[in-house]
Amino acid sequence: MENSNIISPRYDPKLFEKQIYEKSLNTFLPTKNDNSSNRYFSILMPPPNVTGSLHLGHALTYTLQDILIRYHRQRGIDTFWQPGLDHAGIATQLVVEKWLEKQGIKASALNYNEFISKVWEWKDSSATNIVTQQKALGCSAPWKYSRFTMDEGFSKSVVDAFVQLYKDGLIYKAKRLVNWDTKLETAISDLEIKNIEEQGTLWYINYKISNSNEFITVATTRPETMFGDVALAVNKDDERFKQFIGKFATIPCTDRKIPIITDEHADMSKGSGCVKITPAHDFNDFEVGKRHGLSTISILDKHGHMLNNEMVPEFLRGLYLKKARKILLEKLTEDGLLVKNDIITHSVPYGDRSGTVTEPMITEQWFLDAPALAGKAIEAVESGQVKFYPDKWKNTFFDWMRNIQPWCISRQIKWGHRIPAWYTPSGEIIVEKTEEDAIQKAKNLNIVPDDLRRETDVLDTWFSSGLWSFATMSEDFIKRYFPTTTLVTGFDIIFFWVSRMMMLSLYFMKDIPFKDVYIHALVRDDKGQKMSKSKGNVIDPMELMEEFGADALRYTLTFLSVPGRDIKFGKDNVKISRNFITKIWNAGRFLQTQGVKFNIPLDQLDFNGKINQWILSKLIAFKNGVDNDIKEYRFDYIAHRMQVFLRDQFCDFFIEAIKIQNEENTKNIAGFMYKEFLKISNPVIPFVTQHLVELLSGDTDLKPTDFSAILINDADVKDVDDLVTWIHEVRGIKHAEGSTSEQYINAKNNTDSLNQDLKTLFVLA
RNA sequence: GGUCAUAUAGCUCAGCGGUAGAGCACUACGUUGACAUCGUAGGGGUCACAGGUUCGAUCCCUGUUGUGACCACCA
Repeated sequence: MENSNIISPRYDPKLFEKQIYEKSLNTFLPTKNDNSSNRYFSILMPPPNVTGSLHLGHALTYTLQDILIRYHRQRGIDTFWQPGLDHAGIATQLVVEKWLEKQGIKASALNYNEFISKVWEWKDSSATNIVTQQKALGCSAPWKYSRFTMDEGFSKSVVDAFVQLYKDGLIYKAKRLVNWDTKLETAISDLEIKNIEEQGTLWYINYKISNSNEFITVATTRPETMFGDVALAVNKDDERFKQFIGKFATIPCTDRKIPIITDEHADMSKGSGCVKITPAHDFNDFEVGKRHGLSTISILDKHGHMLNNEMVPEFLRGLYLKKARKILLEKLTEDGLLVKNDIITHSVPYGDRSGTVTEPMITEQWFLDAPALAGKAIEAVESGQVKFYPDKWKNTFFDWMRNIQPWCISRQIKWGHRIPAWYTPSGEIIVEKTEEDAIQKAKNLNIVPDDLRRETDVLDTWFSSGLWSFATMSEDFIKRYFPTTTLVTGFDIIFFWVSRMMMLSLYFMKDIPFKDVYIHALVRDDKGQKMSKSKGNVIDPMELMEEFGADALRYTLTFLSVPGRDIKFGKDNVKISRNFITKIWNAGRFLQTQGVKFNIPLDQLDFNGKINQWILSKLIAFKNGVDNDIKEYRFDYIAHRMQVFLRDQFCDFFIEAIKIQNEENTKNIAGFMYKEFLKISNPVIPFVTQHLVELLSGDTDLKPTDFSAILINDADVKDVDDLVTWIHEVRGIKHAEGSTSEQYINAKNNTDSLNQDLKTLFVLA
């Protein structure tokens, strides 16, 4: 028992991190502070996808959030950190399909219910894994309030939100051109498209002018879509084509004739100057078609195969579009209609998740009228009600919000919230919260649910995430913690999540979802490359914590969190952090062996004396600095300050001074200083600091002492600062090449400028 | 094509209208009461380039170049 309070000779986080975490679990729960005002501090933890395990980016975001949470909780502020998980529709479905494949199960062989139960099975193990990792990192969240975007209550909120938006005319169903992923066979939103620059071919193809022997040359990168052409467009000022305007041209391999029209979309400098108009398979063409009242002709099915109908020549029917293209080009060459081809660089849209080229496709989808909701969100940022840190990100936000398009919220996948819509035999749509309501509304007609009409149909994951800011909380918590104080997230999520939460929160709650948005960096590898599994440069946070401890990882990420710059992360950084923590550890060990008391409060210590005034002033500066850094989200500064105070000021000077003075009051001041340092640093490195505070003093309260009433004698502080400078100068002479020992002794004896009280500290030079 | 960043020591990065800073790496010395996962000292920078504002610019302004990201384009 009596040995249990001795700090072990070696810093080994494995010996205490887990125990410290487990015994603190209760303190993570929100506690109403009786004497407090209405002050609270709340954060929505961005729910990680249940796709497996966490990476360093997660470690970063959770570390920063946990620092904020611990900092405020430590100060007695009513604190809430909403934990949870995201079902991540497409991403999870893909992961589960792969997982099943590994077990020799074909996802397509399972029926809907079988597949969904497999996903739940996966979700459960993934969730356990993720939460274990979050706990290892030290996330001090009240886990019993954890939510899942597909849990019963949340799902109900999603349905309610959908129904209300529908009834208010903000959600509608429409047949429109959307981005279609031919591999996943679902619509996806603009944001899920990644444009990749690559080399392609631009083919110049002759269309024959009707009742003439002339041809008009059309340039296209996608010849196979020509069967969906409804017109050819040229610029009205283009002399080359003037004689063709108003005439008709015949689509090669068919006898279908289409008009040659003029439209601003036709750019004289691009291609041949004449562009084919294919409204069913091109976004620009769709607009042209609308302007000219043209029809739309689809020629692809949902798998990306040429349709089996009379619009498509027989020899291409049913072929996958790339194969169809190849055969078509052969045929065109044969017919002498292929004029030439150019190799060009153009960007091609790829589905973010599937990695295949997406196709613009006309389908019936559900849309959310985002333009109608964007205005209030924009205002909230303009007025400063919602602030971005760093401020520059608001420009990114504005750019997107001011040009926002209707949001396609339906997906043709299995895993997700099913759309609460039913159809009467005549095709009338009924949107209600439950099937019973819908049946009642349909007045005994046989209704069909939305997802049976088209196998499956669910909501975009981000639609449910968009409700996260309020649908997660009970009414009581809404009163206490909404709007939340700070959202911590990455810039890549501003469009997906931040802006949508703002729109939906302002709509449903008539209030902003959060006041501050702190945008953190992207974690890259030590060469600045984005970490990815395919590059093999992924660093597993669990391995780092295993080797160096969670505190070292947290400290590293904090230190590297410079605003506006990506983090180049190398393992060495963690080692350096671990070394710093070892330094902290050893300082505590030394003080303990000196019989220093750690429990004497501020008012029972005698701070008279220059050195004591000096170290007290440095501690206060440290604490005030941290307070300010937290307000400004300068996590990097906090980490830096910790080093300056502990190493440069406390260890290098004050501890050395007590070795010389060896006086009890000063020693106990050292104990006080050290403990305060631990408490102030606790939000960043919670494990080691809490462990040491408990070991040295038995205290469980980590609230730093209030110094607001302390007055410091600035003259004393200056004297010691001068002494420190003098010591460095003298040491410099001692080590300087060519200097004699005589010079050194002279310099050392030249202490006239020093105050008498400090002369005992000469030896430090 | 548009927008936003960014350029400081060998590396990773702070910083400030008035002698240029840290960590790592490097060099020398050091195990004199915690700490070699350490200490002490040292070398090392025309603060990308060119103009402008200013008594004075690494810092503010303009331009150039390099780098990165985002948006648009996808004939």
